[in-house]
Amino acid sequence: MFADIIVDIQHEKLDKIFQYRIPERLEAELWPGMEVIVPFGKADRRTKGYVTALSETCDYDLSKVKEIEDISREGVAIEAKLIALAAWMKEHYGGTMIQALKTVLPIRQKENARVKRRVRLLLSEEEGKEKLAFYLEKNQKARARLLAALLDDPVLEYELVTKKLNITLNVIRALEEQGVIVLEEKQVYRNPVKETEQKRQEIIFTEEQQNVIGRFRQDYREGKRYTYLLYGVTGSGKTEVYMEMIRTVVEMGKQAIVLIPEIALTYQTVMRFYRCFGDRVSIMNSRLSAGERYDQMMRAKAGEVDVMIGPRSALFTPFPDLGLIVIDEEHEPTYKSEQVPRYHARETAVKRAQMEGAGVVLGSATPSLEAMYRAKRGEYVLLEMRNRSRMQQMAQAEIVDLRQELREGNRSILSRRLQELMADRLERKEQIMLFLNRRGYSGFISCRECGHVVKCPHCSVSLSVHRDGRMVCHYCGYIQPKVTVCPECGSRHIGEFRAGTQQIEEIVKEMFPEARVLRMDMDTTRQKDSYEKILSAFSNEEADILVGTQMIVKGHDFPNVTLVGVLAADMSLYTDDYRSGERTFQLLTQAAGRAGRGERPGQVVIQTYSPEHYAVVTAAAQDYEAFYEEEIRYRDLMGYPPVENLMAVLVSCGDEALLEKGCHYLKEYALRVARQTEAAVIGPASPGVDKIKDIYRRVLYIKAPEYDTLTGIKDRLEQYIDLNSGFDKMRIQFDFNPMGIS
DNA sequence: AGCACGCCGACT
DNA sequence: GTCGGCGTGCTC
Repeated sequence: MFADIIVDIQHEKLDKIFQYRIPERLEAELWPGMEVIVPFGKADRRTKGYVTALSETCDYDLSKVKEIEDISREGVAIEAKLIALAAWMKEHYGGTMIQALKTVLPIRQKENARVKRRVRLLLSEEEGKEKLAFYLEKNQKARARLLAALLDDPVLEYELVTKKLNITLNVIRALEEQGVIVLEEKQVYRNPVKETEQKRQEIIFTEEQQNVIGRFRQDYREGKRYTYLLYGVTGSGKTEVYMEMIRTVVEMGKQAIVLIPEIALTYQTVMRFYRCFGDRVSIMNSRLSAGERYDQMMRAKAGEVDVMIGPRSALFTPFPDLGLIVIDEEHEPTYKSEQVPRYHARETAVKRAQMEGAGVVLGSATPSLEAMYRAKRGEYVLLEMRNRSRMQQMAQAEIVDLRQELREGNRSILSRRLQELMADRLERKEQIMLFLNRRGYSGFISCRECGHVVKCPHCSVSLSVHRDGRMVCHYCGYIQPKVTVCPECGSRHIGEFRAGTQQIEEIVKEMFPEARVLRMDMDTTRQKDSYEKILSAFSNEEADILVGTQMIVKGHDFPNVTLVGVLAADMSLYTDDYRSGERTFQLLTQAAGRAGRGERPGQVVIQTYSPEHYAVVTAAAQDYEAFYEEEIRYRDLMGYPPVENLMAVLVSCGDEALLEKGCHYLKEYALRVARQTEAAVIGPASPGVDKIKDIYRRVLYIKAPEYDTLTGIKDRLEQYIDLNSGFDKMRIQFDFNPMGIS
């Protein structure tokens, strides 16, 4: 066995991969991400190195390959915990141990940039000139060159000296010994707190906040480590509560991880954490390079940080004594990884916390069905905050029936009620947000007259229209011809629903020519920072109306927004996915939460073809409980998560015929394995996108009441796939309780 | 980065 | 000759 290794020497010429032989005694315990000691260079100097990959073969001259000396024993205790977590993830979510380790252990990709170094002249001008004359006389060209440059400018960048002047380190050392120059290292690390100075204003907590914080503190100090579900309506002040909980843990000498959906990490939130924890907090975001991210992880490992804030991957911060994991906006689908291992950060956090004796806090205004289900069963402790912290009222929401609009002759995407309210707000110089729900849009068929949506008779999810015109179910593969008249009311006004933010922007501009309109969607935010720019422009009231997709409903507070229009609530209601009701409820609730965050009360208009659908009705009434009861009944009836468990087996292959055959055998085998269990095998079906770059895809679903039944079947299938070379040309992935069809 | 090697001018 | 200074090339 061989290992790819990055050596710990700061020089760009060495910033590449070196291969080493792995001695037999280390084979079993050496993994990517580990720190090792290797012999390096002519003198075989013992040098620190980092394993980036393992391989059977070696593509370097074998006679020159040296052997790894040992595993570096620093920080192995922290690593051992993460490796144990990786083993659990491999078992729980499928994939290989290497894949699991790569997600769990930070792997150094490049040598990290050293602090800026500079060369400073110590002599006066006369002394310098004298010395220069001496060097020239003695024909010491390099020294003369450096000194001449320093007489021009007494401080030079190290890079400039070595590259442009072609001076080697031993020349610099020689001059340093003679007392001519010094080589100084300057820390360029910037801490935003020092600039704004750390002033902690006393926060006055509401009674609800105090209760929640008090409960957590008492439990924690008594050594009880629970998973809490903090259900708090938008504006109830969850962030302050997190910060108090974290403070409790940090005061006990432990560390905390805060997971946030990337998009919700606003500048204000960051500053609140900095003000509270100073430079003991580290923030990871997608703008950080792999190297910078690695550096942050190492700071955490070295004990320089108490709080790590970041997206899903921050869950694996190598803290020496982890005390608490907070997951904000726990219901967000970004917490499910799209890569193998397809882990869910919520479940993995609970596991890590259990293994390391930490607590977990899950926060949301619209808890996921999974989290609430577990809370109701007593697995999680439910904490509630039902009121907005600054005494603002919840927004008034009303539902507009688009079928009625059509019947009364209004074919516009904007209902008469919404138009009327928009005119009113423009008059009063208040702001408006129009939200087009386009999430997971995939060509469902609905009737404009009665709102009926064509669904699969077996799976109770919407059928999708294929390019060939047929209607298919993405779960079980059921196919039927496309309907041209509504099977419910006989109307011919039945078809695919299509509308984009761009059209809406145009319609709005036409209808209100004097209004300033901003649009935010995939097109307008493709450029870097344009997302922030649009939001801050709207926040500065440079526009009256903001039109956008779901990205506008997250995070940001706009105090002057008093009207939110949801243009077609149905869009996410009938995606071909069992989570569509949940997703719709969450989006509508969040959209409603955007209205009336300031002094004035807010109003919400929800336009829909399905005004009686429980997700729409309960969202308008801001009644999570009612939604949950209805939704869990549906999940229970159909055997969907969280009541039962679902495993997707995603199979992809360039050869369609081979793929069909492979799926057939896989299903046969799965059926045989499942016979002794309570599991059911469904499919194979085509996932939403059934062909990507000429690779065909199919998916099998296996449903079972117990999760362990599914992991058992996965293990058997993995063995079967391993043993039969027929599967070699196919890629097979497992996805447990998937977020959608992908 | 750190080391060996080879080249060059200067000094014994 | 040979020594100090300098530039180049190599490291699994």
